Amino acid sequence: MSLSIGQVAERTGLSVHALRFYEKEGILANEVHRGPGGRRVYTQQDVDWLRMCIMLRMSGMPVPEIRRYTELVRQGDGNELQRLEILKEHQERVRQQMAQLQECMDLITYKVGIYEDYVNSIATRAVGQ
Amino acid sequence: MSLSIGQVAERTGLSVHALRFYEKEGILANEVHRGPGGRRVYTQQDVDWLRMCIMLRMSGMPVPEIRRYTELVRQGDGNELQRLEILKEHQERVRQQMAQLQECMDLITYKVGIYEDYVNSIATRAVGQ
DNA sequence: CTAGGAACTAGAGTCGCCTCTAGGTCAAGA
DNA sequence: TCTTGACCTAGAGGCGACTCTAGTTCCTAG
Repeated sequence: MSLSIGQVAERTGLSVHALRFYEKEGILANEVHRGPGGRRVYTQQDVDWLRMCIMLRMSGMPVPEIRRYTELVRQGDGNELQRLEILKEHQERVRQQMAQLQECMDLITYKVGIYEDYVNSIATRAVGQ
Repeated sequence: MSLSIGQVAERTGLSVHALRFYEKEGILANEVHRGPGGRRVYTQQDVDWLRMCIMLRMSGMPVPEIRRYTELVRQGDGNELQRLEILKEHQERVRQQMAQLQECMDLITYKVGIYEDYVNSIATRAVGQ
């Protein structure tokens, strides 16, 4: 099954612009070939790959590092250890990010609690209690 | 106790540049007053406030929204409900962010597992087992 | 007195990641 | 035939959050 750039945009949530940008940045595991009129033809694998890249991006992996990873995949078998290393490094970064976010969340939750108590106490007083 | 901009930079981890930038952006709860030669003089409260702002930033609150919040605090009593709303909205965003990050983490962990198994199987085969 | 270092201002520059523009091709439907 | 709409390229533009520069002022130590 082959897909147009518009269809891929739809099912990945990326814009058509972003898809061309990603391609130019070397973030597609296999070269997108072209149909009549030079139009890009994508496959379901491309969509799957893109979905993974979106996950990596969402979790803060920079485009150049996604490119490095993509290049390893493109090279084929034999560099699995390098791929693993990239993934593990990233995993560690995500872990830290989550810890940090949890810390922020704790502070925010604490403050929300304080303000809720305060606002409630005001409301209670207002009805004469 | 009063602190110079350099000292505040040290204890918040922000750069001197960033501190001036934050001030210009209206992100300080009380106006920083100036010492001899027009130099900024900070207090411990400023540092505490900045630390909270850093938490908000780290968790993705945009500078303009921190400014809105700061303005409410500067206005003083009476707008606690609005402050609470800002915090709750942000809390929700952070929650979503964490969920998203967890999703990414799951995928990465899954891939790491696969590559680890594969790399191990290769290593095992290499020693003739 | 002079050199260093920290501070000051206003405003320009940078970085990452898209997003958009301009100007064009092509195929299908009214 | 004409228009619409999806696609194409190369390259410019935008945004958020800093970061850095240039040109000063001021204090302190040697």
